[in-house]
Amino acid sequence: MAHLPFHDEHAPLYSLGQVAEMLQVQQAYLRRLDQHDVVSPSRTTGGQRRYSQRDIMTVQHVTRMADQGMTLTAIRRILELERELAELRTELDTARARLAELE
DNA sequence: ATTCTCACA
DNA sequence: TGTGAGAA
Repeated sequence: MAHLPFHDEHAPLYSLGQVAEMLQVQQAYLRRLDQHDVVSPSRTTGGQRRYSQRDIMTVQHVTRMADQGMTLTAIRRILELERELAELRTELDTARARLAELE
């Protein structure tokens, strides 16, 4: 079931203005997230930001945390830890799968 | 018409 | 955090 190339969540599609519009946030805010390495979208050859659907989900997540009063540096750390947690969970799953084969 | 960076309040 | 100037 890989009808992929049409909605690839990592495809850099949306401009800064489009994302700001659909998320109802300021363009300057998105640029700051990039500055602080919280959400860093890819760039076109001309240097313009292009957000993927994934990037946009992350921005929403970040915005929820920021609304709760967290600083951008704190949020950057949290995202880092969340990625690490996700990675460890998949490793745990494969480890469990191997154990199951031994039974 | 849009987006970029940078500087300032 | 938001705004505006000036370049691209």
